[in-house]
Amino acid sequence: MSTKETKSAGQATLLTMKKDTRSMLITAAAELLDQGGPASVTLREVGKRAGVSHNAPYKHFESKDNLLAAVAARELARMSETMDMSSGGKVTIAAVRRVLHAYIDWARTYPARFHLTFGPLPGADVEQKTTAGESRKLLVALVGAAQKADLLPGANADRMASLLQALAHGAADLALNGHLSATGKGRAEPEDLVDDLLRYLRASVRAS
Amino acid sequence: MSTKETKSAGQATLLTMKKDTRSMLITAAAELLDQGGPASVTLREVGKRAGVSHNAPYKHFESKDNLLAAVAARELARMSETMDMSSGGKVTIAAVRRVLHAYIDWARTYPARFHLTFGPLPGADVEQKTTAGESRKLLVALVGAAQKADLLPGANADRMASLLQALAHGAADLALNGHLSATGKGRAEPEDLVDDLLRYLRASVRAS
DNA sequence: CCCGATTGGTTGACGTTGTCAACTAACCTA
DNA sequence: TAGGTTAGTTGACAACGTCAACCAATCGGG
Repeated sequence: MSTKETKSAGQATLLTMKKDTRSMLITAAAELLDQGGPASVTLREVGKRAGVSHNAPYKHFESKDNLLAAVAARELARMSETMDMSSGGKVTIAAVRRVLHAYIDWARTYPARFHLTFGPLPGADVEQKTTAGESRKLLVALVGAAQKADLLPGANADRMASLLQALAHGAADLALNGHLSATGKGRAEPEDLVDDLLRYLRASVRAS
Repeated sequence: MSTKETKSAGQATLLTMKKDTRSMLITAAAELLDQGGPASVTLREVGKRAGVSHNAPYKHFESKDNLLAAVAARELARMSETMDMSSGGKVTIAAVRRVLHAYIDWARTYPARFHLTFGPLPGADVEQKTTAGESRKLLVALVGAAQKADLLPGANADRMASLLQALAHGAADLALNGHLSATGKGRAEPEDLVDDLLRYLRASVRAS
C-alpha cells in the first residue's frame, strides 16, 4: 500500500524520502542479527533503529516471530537473486558449480541470516517455502540441461537439484558450526566437497 | 565430581537412588525442547521439572547457554551411540547406508534436539566439536574399508565421510524445515538422496 | 571432636523483553 | 464535515535470565 507510489508522489519530493516503516523494521532486524546474533534482535531495539517507538512493530507484524519470518522471506529472495547473478547466464556445468559455491558463500557471509532463513520458524507461512522452491528453479534448469548433455547422471532434474542443494546446504551448515573435520589432511572446505561431488557425478555418467 | 562414585557408594543403597541434579536438569531441558520447542525451555521450568527451585541450575551451569551446550553434548554422544548400533557390526557399504539413514532418522525423531546439537551455540566449547569428530570415527572407518574394497571412490576416507555426512545433514535439515521440493515427481525423502549418492559413487568407481 | 570451607540448595530482587490495552494524530472517503 | 481506518504513541504487566544474600549439609584436618 505505502510501497506503491500514491498518485504523483515520488517525483521530486527530495530524496530524503523516508522508506516505509515496515521495510525499515525488517532491515533493522536483519542488521541486528548480523551484528549481535539472534539474542540481540529485540523488538524494542528494532523499533529504535527504525526510528519508531517500541510497539510500533505491532502495527506491521502480529508478533516477533512474524517479523523474523518476514526477514527470512526477504533474505531468501535476495539469496535467490545473488545465485541467479552468479550463474553467469551460461547453461553449463560450471554454472551449476558457481551457483552452489554462491550458496555456500552466502552462508559464510551472513551466517545468522542463513540460520534464520533455513531454520525452524514458528511463524513461517507456506508461501515462504514455496519461495524457496522459486529459488531452486534456476538450479533445476541448469541441472536438467546438464543431464540432457550427459554431463550429469540421472533423468530427474528436480531430484538431482535436491541432491546438490542438500550437499551444499549440509556442508555449509556443518562448517559454520565447526562440525566439519577441521584437523589434519582430511580438512575440506564446503566448496571442496561440492567440487568432489560434481567430479564423482560426471565420472558416474561415463560408466553408463 | 558427583559423577564418579565416592568410595564404596552405589553398592546397595536401594535403587531409589535419586539421579544427580545436574543430569536431571539436562534431561528436563531436553524434554522441554521436544515438547514445546526452544522457546519453552526456560530455566525456571527446567528447575521445576528437576524438582528444584529456579536458580538451582546456576549451581551446575554458568548460564542458560551453558546448560543448552551440555544438552547438545549429551545428545551428540547419544546420537553417536545410536549410529554405532545401527551399523550392525559389519563393515560393508550397506553399513554406511544404515549409519547415514540412522543420522536422518535421528533428526526426524528429535528435530529440536537436532537443531540444538548442530546449530550455533554461544556457550559451546571446543570439546563439543571434538566429540562430534568422535561421532564420525565410525563413519570414517566404514568409508575407508569401502574405499579399499573399491566400493567407494577416492583415497581420503575423512573427506569422503565429510561428503556423505554433509549430504545426510543437509537433506535432513532442509526436509525438516520444508525446504526440500515437496511437490510432484521430484519429491525425494532424505533417505532417497543418500541412496542416490551412494549409487552414483559406486558407479563412478567403475569408471576408473 | 569440632570447625571452617566447600557444595548444593533456597528466597528475593532487578532489569529486559514480548505483548496487551488505551489513547491520539493523520488521512481517506462519503 | 463527520466517521473510520491507519500508524503511531505511552504505560502497564507477567515472564524470564541473572545477581546477591542466606542457609544446610558434608567432609577432611587440627
